[in-house]
Parts: sequence; structure tokens; C-alpha cells
Amino acid sequence: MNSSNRPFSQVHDILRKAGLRPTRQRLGLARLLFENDDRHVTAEQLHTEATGANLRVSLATIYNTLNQFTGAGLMREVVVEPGRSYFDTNTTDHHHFFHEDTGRLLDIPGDAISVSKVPEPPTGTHVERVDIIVRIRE
Amino acid sequence: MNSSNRPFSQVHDILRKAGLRPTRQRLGLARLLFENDDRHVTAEQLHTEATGANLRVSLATIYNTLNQFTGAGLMREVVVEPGRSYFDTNTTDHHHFFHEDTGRLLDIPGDAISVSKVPEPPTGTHVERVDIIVRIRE
DNA sequence: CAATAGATTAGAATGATTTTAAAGAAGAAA
DNA sequence: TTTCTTCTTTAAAATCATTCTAATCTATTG
Repeated sequence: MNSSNRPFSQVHDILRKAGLRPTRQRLGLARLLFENDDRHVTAEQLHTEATGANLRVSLATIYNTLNQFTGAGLMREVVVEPGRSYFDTNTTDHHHFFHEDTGRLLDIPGDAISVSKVPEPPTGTHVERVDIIVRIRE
Repeated sequence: MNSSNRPFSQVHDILRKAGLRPTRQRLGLARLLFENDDRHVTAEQLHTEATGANLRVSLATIYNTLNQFTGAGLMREVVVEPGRSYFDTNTTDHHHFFHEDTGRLLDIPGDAISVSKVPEPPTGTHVERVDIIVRIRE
């Protein structure tokens, strides 16, 4: 039993647990995303990267996959500027630096920043998540 | 000297100070935006509102104007979801509740929430602004 | 292997925003 | 006021990211 019989068993497992069929495209994208830690990508970036890694995937599939991964809790969407979506492989409690000149996103560990006095949400609502973006420039 | 000789002198003043010619469109939009306090609008919403108030303005002008007002520091852009921009007439230090079901934005007074331990930005950069979005649901 | 449910794709469609180029209005000068 | 110049507005086209469509393909199950 050589390695080709258990290809990329870790990401394979991740997909199985998320209830997603381990297709060639999803396996390839999952490897790019989850075999390195803490990545921030746009759909376009991931598409370029996949193409460069000899993985043939359409942009539509990149979008489908990023949305499925996000829906399954494997990634988080970070909204920093209108008209572009970033997806983050770090799903633990943390926040972001956003470099306004370069468009780059950097993690701020959860314990390196925190909110005090989170106000009561309006009646009938509950807090889903608190997002902090620290906008930086040169 | 009746009021028609000094039409809307307050917004007229705001525009003059911002270095923007007080055109009919800009005066009308400024009245809608600044004569009521703390407003959150999208371009489309403002366009509908202007039209309803008998102000003939194209959507392109709404976009131009919102961007000029923001550039002049009269408004702030708040990014809460990819693909839609909100503009906020409150430029003082404060943060937001974002109702994910309705898309509505609510102010959180600056002193009702605050960050502790803002981390050092990467070398060569400085903090431009800290945005906190408290995402709520029903 | 065959059937089927789900996935991928190219290309069209959508929606928000920006650009273009032409016509219109404001400020300055005479 | 008249003219000149500069800035604005506009409709329409263009752009950009993203989603949809409908046809083709593939993973899974029997």
C-alpha cells in the first residue's frame, strides 16, 4: 500500500467531515489552503495559485469552494473593502490588521487585542461575532 | 432680504469649507444628509430619497458626491459586506452594530465600547483607524 | 458496471461602482 | 452683463467581482 492509495489523507479527512465530496478540485484547493497555516486569499489569488500549481480549476469553482468551506466553518470571510472578499483559513478567535496601501491582511492573535464593555445589542437580537479591523498605512 | 437670498446657509457653508462648489445637486444632497443627524445610507438609498424629495440627480452624481464628502472628511465609509457600501454622516469616534438579517447599521457611541491593548502595528506603519463591527442577528 | 446524485465548467447574467465624453452651470475677469 | 474658464452633471458604456445557467463530467452506491 503506497502513498497513492491514501492521497493527502489529511485534507481528504477534512472534506469528508465537512460532508463535501473529495473531488480533485476540492482536494487540490484544500491542500493549498490548509497545508500551510493561516492564509488570507481572494478568489482571484487562489485561482492564480492553483493554476500555477498545475491544478485546473475554473474561477466559478473557486468561488463555490470558498463559499462551501466558509459555510462548513473551515474558513472565515473577512470584509475590509467594498468590492473584494478575503477568506481566512484561521477560524480561531482573532482580529486583523489591514494594510490600506498594499491590501494585505495580517492576523492579530485573539489575546493581543480585546473589546471592553461590549454594549447590549438591541432587544430581540444577539451578538453573532465582533470583528475588529485595525487599518494601517505607511 | 428674505430667506430665498440665503438658501440653506448652513450646508452652503459646509460645502464652501470643503472646497466644493455649492451646486444644486450637492446642496440638495447635503441637506438630506446633514440636516438630520447620524445617517447611514447606500448610494441607491440616497438616490431614491433624493428623487422622492423632488431633487433630480443621477446615480453617478450620488456616487461622486458621496466620495467627495467622504474625501473631505464630512462622512465615513463603513464596510460591512462585500459588494455594498454604507456611508455614515457621523464622523466622530464610534463603532457599529450590523444587523445581518436586515442589513441595517446602528451606531455604538465611542464610549460604549473600546479596545484594550491595541497591538503595535508592523514596523514602518501607523494605525489609521480601528473599526469595530458587532454583528447581530435575531 | 450502471444509475444517480452531486460537481465542474464556459459563458452569460447580475449588481454595484466607475469612466467617458458631451452638455451644462458656477466663478472670475473685463 | 458678457465672456471665458473651470468644474459639474449626466446618460450611457465600461468594468469588476461574483453568481447563475445549463450542459457535461465524476464520485458514490447498488
